[in-house]
Amino acid sequence: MSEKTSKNNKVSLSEVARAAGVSKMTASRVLRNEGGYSEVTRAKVMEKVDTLGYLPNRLAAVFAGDKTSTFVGVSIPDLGNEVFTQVLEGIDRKLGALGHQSVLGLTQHTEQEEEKWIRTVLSWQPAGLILTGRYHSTGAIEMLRNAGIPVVEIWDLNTSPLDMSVGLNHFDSGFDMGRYLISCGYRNIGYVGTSHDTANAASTRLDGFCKSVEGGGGTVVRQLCLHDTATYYPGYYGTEQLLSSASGIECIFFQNDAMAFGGLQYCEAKGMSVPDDIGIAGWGDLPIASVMRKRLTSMHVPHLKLGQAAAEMMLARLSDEPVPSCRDIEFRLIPGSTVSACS
Amino acid sequence: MSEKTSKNNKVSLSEVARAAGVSKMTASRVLRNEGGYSEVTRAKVMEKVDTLGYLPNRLAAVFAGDKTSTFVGVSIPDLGNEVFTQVLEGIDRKLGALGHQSVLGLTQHTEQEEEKWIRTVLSWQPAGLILTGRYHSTGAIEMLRNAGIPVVEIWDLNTSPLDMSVGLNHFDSGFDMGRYLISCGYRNIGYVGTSHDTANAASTRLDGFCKSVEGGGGTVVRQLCLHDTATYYPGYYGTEQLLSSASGIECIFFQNDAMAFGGLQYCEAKGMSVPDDIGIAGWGDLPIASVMRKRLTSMHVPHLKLGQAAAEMMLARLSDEPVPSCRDIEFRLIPGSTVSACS
DNA sequence: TTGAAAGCGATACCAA
DNA sequence: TTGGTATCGCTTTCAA
Repeated sequence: MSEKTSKNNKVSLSEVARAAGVSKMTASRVLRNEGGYSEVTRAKVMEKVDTLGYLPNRLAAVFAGDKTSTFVGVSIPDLGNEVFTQVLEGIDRKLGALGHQSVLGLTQHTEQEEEKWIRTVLSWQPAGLILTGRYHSTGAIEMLRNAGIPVVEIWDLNTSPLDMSVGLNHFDSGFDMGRYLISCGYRNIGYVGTSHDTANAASTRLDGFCKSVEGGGGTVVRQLCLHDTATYYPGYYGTEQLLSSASGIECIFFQNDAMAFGGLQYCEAKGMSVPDDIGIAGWGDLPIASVMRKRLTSMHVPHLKLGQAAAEMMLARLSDEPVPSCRDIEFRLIPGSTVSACS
Repeated sequence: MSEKTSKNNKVSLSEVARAAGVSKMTASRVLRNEGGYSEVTRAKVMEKVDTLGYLPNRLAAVFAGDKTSTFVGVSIPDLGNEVFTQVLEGIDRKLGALGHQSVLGLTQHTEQEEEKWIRTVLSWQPAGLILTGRYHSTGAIEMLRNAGIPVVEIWDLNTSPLDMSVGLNHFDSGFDMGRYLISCGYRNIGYVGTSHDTANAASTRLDGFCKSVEGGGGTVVRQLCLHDTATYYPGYYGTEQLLSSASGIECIFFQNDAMAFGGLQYCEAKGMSVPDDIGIAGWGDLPIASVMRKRLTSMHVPHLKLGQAAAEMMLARLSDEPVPSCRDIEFRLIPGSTVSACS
């Protein structure tokens, strides 16, 4: 008459309770360390948990308790750009340390992908969402509003976020770089980056960059936006394209350090000397910069810290602690020696 | 008397059904495209879904149906090593394309972290798990056995996996590299990598490497295993340490291309010429190799493809298709020009 | 300190 | 083509 333990042959809380000779409520209390039971009871229950190899079903728990899960949806554009892997690492480490899990979403830089992912991930009743970028489809925004869960928008500084935001002022960081290159004496400048359907942080940087370059009497001769991932090789062939389609370029600003390194390699392969023949500036101060012979002119951004800050804001909100709605992350120009600094 | 819509003020299926004037079973059937309802009914239901902004609660669905979720737990050691970010990208893209989500776990190369993460993620009733590496704690193995869900172990080739496996023969890839360096005439060789508590693929490569070097009459003079992440800067300072603590090293084999690049930069910074003064070999054929002036001697590994294969095996198993328990991924030596190939 | 009963939001199963 | 009812595993609530 052995009544089936359960359909899916997983050990359930009632079985643990039955084996321990207590009610399932008591077992539940023990497992949640809720208090209000004797030490003897506790021991009995825990022993059976071990014996039976009981694993709680959090699905059922969240469901029953009508509270939030420990899932946090995290969307980033892609994993080929080291900038984002660092941010993600910061997020996941912090989240993990506090008992939460990241559900990953690679949005490929498109709002449609993001919206699709948001719809799916929301159906899992996540505790909150961390989204890269400030631009979302109207459908996505509506869902986020209705969901009533914390949302942290990261990367772009966003002073009027849906909910919370942590990021940096990309416009200013581009502006600063432009001003610096102008101060170095460059006037004819090129840009190599990648482009996507949606406006994004990189395009904001470029806007700021153009503003200061033009304001300083220079010209952004050509802006090359490749349909590719912002990494080494596109930096290489992008530089080739840029230089062959425009002449007189004295300096190139790249979307990030990986692309800048690719560009640097191209220039040197073609016998150009950096910075004597051409200046190179990157962005992000990525790990590769730490081993380059010439210190790459770049913009330091604490990616890991940014990710951690996002996770912290999320967790603080989930614990009902007061959280500022917007946090500004500092960046810092690194002069480097891949541009000729004529002070 | 407006009775509360529901505790958490989310729209539920019953409300949609009530609004549409049908039973919740009918509404459920419509939403799942199950068939067996009139077009009129369908239209009524769908209209209310839109009006009310209904989002299904997959938690409840999985729970009720006693079937598996669309979550797949994916554990990788860290995000600082590009090798793993590429694999992860392959996994998540493929998983996402087929309606599944990755729940990320960064195990920091320790079995304890992995076990802790497995325990947590299992409590969410995932459809399956993808784990990096073949070594797991006994506690983890027991949980995996009991869970009764598909598990794909990736990265190491594992002919007797817990369930399924896809990876490459790291021993052989190290062996091949050793044999090649011997064939180039090198005899006193060094190694720079990172080490962790657990045995792992990198150490297996090193074993294979030593075997062929020693078998070929050479010596692995010194093996440096840093407690750090396998990326650029550790390659740089690791090389410094290696060269200052051992003399007569003619060639260095690195754990991966990022470390090799760091090492190369160190050597050139110190005025050594590569490969004339010292040979450099990497592993993995990472993106940076595509822009280096000198083609880096390395081992090509299709990381993205490996990740995709893992996701495919998982999804095939979940659809009850036949799946081989083990899949071997090819690698290929890239001679390059950072070692002096004296044929 | 403990337990019994009612639900959470969906699906399965059977009946109409 | 539709709907009623039991149920999934757990927590909440209330009573003992």
